Amino acid sequence: MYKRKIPVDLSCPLRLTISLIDSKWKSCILDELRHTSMRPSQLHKALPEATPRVLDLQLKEMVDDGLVTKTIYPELPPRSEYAISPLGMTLIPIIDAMLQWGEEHQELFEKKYGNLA
Amino acid sequence: MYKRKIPVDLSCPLRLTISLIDSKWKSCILDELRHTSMRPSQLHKALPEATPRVLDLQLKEMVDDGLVTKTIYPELPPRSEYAISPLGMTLIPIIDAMLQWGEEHQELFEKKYGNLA
DNA sequence: TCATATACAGAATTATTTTTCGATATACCC
DNA sequence: GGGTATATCGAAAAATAATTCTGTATATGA
Repeated sequence: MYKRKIPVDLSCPLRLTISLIDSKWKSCILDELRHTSMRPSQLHKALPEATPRVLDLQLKEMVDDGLVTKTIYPELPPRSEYAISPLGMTLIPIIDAMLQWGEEHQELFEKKYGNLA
Repeated sequence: MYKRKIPVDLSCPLRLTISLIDSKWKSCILDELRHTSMRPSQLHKALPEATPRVLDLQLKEMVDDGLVTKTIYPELPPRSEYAISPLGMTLIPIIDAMLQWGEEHQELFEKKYGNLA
């Protein structure tokens, strides 16, 4: 995990929650892992726009934060699996709410900002 | 406003929602404005750790995104007020869920990472 | 032997966000 | 006049996040 020079204010509940999921990929990772545990390569297939490197980095932070579990199988070629933890599970309702909000307002923002590509 | 080189993928509902609130202060701003509309100086008093500059920058983005409304009163000294918009209001359930989650797990993360200062 | 797949990680570079500093303009009060 | 408060903004610096590239190691299959 990146060692912050300006620490997160853990006494603000909102900032605490935000700090755990506010990255480009963490919420997507939680959304993927909620269905089933996955290997890094599978996760990359599910989220092809994320590079393996960034997935690796963010998964490590999520393991440190206790949101995700990592299991290493001592095989060759190496195999490991990431799974959502009970703590991570408690974030799923928030993920769902964001997912639903995004679906409901997608058109608005596509009209406003982007294309429908 | 910063002109992104890598645009947000609006077709991913999760990433869309995240992109609107994933900053150090936006969710806190929404939480403040839900109660009542506020002037910039009041907002700064409510969120003293945020500099006026960063509040200004983020409010502007939120106005652009349609989450917040700005009213300028042509007085001197100048007066302006920011209020949450109907669209912004639809995010409040998510803010609440994050707030509640943070409250419930604050102790855990304070033990894990920080002090109770 | 060579290409492929696997997981992981160091390092440099680029992208983005936040902070810090300072400036503008105006009215009020001492 | 000098201090305060108001809102806003430019520019640069610093902090943080994400990308890109490269390298390790090992097994399998052509």
